[in-house]
Amino acid sequence: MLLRDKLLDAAVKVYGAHGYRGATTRRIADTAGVNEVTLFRTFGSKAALIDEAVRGRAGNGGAPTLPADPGDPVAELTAWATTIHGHLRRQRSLIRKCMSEMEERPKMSGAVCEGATFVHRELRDYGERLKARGLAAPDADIVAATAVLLSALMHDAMGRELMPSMFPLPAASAPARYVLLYLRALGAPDAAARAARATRAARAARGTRPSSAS
Amino acid sequence: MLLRDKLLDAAVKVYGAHGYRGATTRRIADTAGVNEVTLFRTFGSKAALIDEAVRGRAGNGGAPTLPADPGDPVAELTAWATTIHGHLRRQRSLIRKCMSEMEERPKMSGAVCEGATFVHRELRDYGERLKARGLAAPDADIVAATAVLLSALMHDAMGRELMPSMFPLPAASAPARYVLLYLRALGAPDAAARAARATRAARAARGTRPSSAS
DNA sequence: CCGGTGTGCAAGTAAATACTTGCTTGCAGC
DNA sequence: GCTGCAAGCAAGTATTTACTTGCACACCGG
Repeated sequence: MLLRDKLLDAAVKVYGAHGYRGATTRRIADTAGVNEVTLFRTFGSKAALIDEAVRGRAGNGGAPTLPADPGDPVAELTAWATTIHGHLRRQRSLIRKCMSEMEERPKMSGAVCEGATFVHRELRDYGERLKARGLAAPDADIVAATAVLLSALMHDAMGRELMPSMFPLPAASAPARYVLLYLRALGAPDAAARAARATRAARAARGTRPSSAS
Repeated sequence: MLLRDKLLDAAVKVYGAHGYRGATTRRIADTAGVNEVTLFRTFGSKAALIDEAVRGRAGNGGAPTLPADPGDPVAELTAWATTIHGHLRRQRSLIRKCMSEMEERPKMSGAVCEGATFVHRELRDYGERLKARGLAAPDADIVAATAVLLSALMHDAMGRELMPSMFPLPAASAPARYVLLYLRALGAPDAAARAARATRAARAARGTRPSSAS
């Protein structure tokens, strides 16, 4: 039965591109390469198909974990944040649609929500571990820092194409910079030195290729 | 001619609630309290009405400015961030729709975009002034910090209701905490002490009212 | 009183859309 | 070859939606 999967794939794709109302059964069937009638015979209704499709795909696609025993926070967090950011960027269109339609179709956004809260907990707990091990200042504001770093990753992934001037850093290196800022805000011992190095490197790169910002 | 304005008001309202496809001419006319035919006689088409409505209203509604001469960064930034955050929260539904429909209707999101880039420049320049006056570390990463603080405000305003567990801080005090984090990441001299005080206060409050988080 | 203007109301049109029905076709197992 | 099932195809139905038309009514300046 790979016909079901073809329809589910097409449904997320079309829903991500056009939203619920724009995802017509004809468009989904065409994208899947099957007859429109087959769609109704297999899933009963458009709502049932899209519901199952979004609920199934939006699940955390192998979300990475942070080590229980923080060794090198910069490296560990950078790798983690880059993965999360990549995942968000790949799903950006779908996530934007879910966020936009949460009032009319609350169930749909539930799946997106779940993954986000999981990731949030992961980062917050890691921050607490950093503090417990003296890798963050004893008065570090873990709660706010967690929200801020995740917001940066999320908003970068969602808004980068819409407001390019708000994201002058290239997509590949932005998560690393956000992580350094996060660690510096937490008062991590070596974060300041590393951040300074990154800033100098960026300035040097900008000097070589000077037409980036206004 | 206040009929035009009634229709424009109704159009942003309905568009913000239901998106472009969901904003039917009948719904807009009903909301405005005028006849549907009058809508077409006044604006010619649904597209023209919504276009003018969104372009007109989404403009920066009196965006606040940051002082050219930074005196008390914490107070100045907190007031500024709180205002921005309030504005974003009030417009959150409209902004979500614009972001969601940017691929299908790129013109529509242009207005949202303009305001955002203006705000971004405002904060970035203020950050540079802080650094120039020694109120931030000389190696502070202004570019990343600007993006991160704005992302926090934006994502908080957009996602707070969708993912409550990601935003344990109350909406009224969250911007202040983000600002402290921003200043601390920038290496502002007194930010650490103030942040520590805020953390202690929050912990005390949580102790009083212990059922907030899991 | 008259003509013009702006608005409402009733009705209608053409297209899109979700979903149904009836029939045909191809294919697997007996 | 026959049966049964899964899928395609053509056509149709009921509803929604953007937009139009024709007419009536009210109001306003002359």
